Amino acid sequence: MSNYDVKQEVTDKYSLRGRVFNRLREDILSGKYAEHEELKEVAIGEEMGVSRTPVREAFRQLELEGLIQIIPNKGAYVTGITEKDVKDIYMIRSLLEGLCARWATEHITKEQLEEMEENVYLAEFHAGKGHLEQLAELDNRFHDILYEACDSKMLEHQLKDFHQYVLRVRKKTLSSTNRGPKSNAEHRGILEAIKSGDGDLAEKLANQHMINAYNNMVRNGLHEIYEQREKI
Amino acid sequence: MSNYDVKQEVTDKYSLRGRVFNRLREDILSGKYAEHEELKEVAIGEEMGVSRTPVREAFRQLELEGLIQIIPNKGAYVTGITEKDVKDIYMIRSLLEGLCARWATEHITKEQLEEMEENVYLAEFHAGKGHLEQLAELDNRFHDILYEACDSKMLEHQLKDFHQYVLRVRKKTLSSTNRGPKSNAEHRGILEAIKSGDGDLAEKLANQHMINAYNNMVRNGLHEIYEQREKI
DNA sequence: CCTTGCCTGATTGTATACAATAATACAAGA
DNA sequence: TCTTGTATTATTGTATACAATCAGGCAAGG
Repeated sequence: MSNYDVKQEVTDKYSLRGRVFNRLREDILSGKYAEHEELKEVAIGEEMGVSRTPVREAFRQLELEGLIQIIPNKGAYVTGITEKDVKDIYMIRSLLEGLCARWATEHITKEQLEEMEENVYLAEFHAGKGHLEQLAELDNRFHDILYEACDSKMLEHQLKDFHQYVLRVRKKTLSSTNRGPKSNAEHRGILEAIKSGDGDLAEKLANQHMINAYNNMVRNGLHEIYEQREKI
Repeated sequence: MSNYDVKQEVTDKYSLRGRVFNRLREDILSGKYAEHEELKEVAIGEEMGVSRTPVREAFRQLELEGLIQIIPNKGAYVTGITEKDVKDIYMIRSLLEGLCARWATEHITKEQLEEMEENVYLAEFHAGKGHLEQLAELDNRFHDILYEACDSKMLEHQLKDFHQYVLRVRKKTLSSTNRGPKSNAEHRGILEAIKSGDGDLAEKLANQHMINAYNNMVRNGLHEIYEQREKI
């Protein structure tokens, strides 16, 4: 995993709440819990070997992420995400990544630009060698650099949230198809647009980059992953 | 207040956690706590007359909203929002409201359309009478209808979050200037575009509507609200 | 047979007790 | 004087106990 948001990761690793939160999110997104299924605090706690307190805190976060719905004095119910939700997220991300690329064009630092160039260069190398694991890693990092370069705390926060959200799905598709190299070429395009100071172009390319990623994902089995839950 | 997200509101009203969460958010956004100020669980708890448990749960939510940063085993620190953050939010919202209007054009139901028409009609009446309170109310509701009409759980969730986020600032400006009537005319424009099935136009108008709202806010004293904190 | 009221169990909401961790102060040694 | 180690204290992390609330069953009355 990349060094995305170190503090958050430390939390996740060392605190029970973080572990519960991550695992529940993973389980919900991966479909372990059916839609509308009730999550009981003690049951989850026992399953993970912790008390109710960290479970409750994790619930509150999951609610804010929209993954569960908490009805006061009643219970927590899984919301889950449908195939359409994933599509919507990608459409939203498309717009926001575009805006991000535009802002990055204006605010990127020399260091960030250098890291981005190195990233793309390295990715081209690994793409040639077929190192899918490293490619996925570099892809994540590319977007993180872009998020940081836009110099907007709010936008960065939003995009990182979405990125996390779709990470599992995307990782699967990135390493199971030949999207890697194509994605990479698009990264270079965005990089060049930013370097040349063409914000309009950068936005347009970033827009399209997301849409391409989504289309590729649909072609390569998103359907299989989600169709089951869709019918519940 | 509108009947925005009834369940959430019930939570906020009847649970200690909800009250703590709301009040802390209010206090942070209104500038009661300085940036980087540490929030201690017991202190907040005593101030509000509750124990640490609901405070902690509220903290976890605030962290996810980006209003505070929690460092494990150390403390919770206020992030706050700067004048630039507000601007960024409006730019992001501009894009997303545009997308929302486009989708609403495709998915709006007859009932929603009727409520929207009634809303705009009523707003024009109150605008003529100078009823600023009702105008603000109807403005909120107009956007909520739009969010629901886009038929996208994800987008609706995002936009409602942002809407909440800027509510205090906006309410202040809406009721203190003559933005109301202008805003209203723009609402009618969006409504007509949706009714005529012109998604492109609806998107464009919603985009511009947000930008106008922001510009008006800047002209009318956002600066005063935030400049103090900006310098800390 | 249906309805209404209460009672009981289950579950969440909150408070508090205890454990783990980090910050600080201070003293001992170089 | 500066550094380093340690002890103390404050604060968060977790578990658990208790209170409030809700759902469902069951019996009494119509």
